[in-house]
Amino acid sequence: MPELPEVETVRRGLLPVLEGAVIAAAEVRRPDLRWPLPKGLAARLTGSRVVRLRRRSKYILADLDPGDGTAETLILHLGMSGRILIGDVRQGSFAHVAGHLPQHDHIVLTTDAGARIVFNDARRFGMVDLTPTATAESHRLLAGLGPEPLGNGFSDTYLAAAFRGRRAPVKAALLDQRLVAGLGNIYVAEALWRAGISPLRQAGRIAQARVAALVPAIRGVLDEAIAAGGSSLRDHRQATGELGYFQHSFAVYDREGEPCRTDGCHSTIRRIVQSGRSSFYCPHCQR
DNA sequence: CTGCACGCCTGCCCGC
DNA sequence: TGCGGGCAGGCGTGCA
Repeated sequence: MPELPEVETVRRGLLPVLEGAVIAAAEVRRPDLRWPLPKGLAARLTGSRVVRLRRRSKYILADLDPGDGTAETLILHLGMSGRILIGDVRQGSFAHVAGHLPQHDHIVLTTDAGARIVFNDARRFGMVDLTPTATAESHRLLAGLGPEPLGNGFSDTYLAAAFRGRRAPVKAALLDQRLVAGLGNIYVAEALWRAGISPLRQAGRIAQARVAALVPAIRGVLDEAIAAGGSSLRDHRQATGELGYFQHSFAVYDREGEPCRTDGCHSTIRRIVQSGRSSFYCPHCQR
């Protein structure tokens, strides 16, 4: 479920049950996801208080106080299929959640208040690590990330400089997390449609004014998606079990052959493959 | 340095 | 109904 808006939605869903709570029990059911899990993860989580839940790009960061004077941060990435579900110790399972496969519940936390938090990830592209809080930002997974698209470090001057000299298609440039952090296949497609830029255009060859238009296009689509609780594809759910509904607002993503939503445009949305991934765009509105 | 193909996994949907 | 192929919201690695 994982681009920036979905991860932010998960973070917000977790806030009331996890921030300030103590992890009373932690169960780690397999030794690895994408990589081996940190040694003794369950033991290191158990008894820790979650002092703050943050997000950086598509990563959720849980700052932990183990109570021994140290400060650790749990780093979590949902990969392609990772989901976090919140339940209650008094209810046994998530059988009511559509598409939930309990054999992929890899990490189960129970808080002192009786909340049950499950990390479920069928494809296991997710990543989990534990690192000292003081140096969390320079963890190898986070060190190279570009600015947050909703933050102050992201501007038209920044983006123009980042694009300069780049011959890759703008689609690929925006997916490069070192350039700007948190965009994925859906929101790049949507932002490019809003800005009227073809995904095929070379990043370094976009006129300054059009690069400038891309910044509010990116911010706008991310803000709206967060407000909608993210996008729910293939029955995926938010942590609260509710469905996000931004998928109903897609202008181009997964709309191959359907009419462009620009007033007066009678073109149909086209699907192409760029560096192995689908791109959707309107060949009339996007140049 | 840049750009791109590939591999990592499982589930689901479609066409035959 | 069963089966194979293609597809999926990501990212690190390794190659040219």
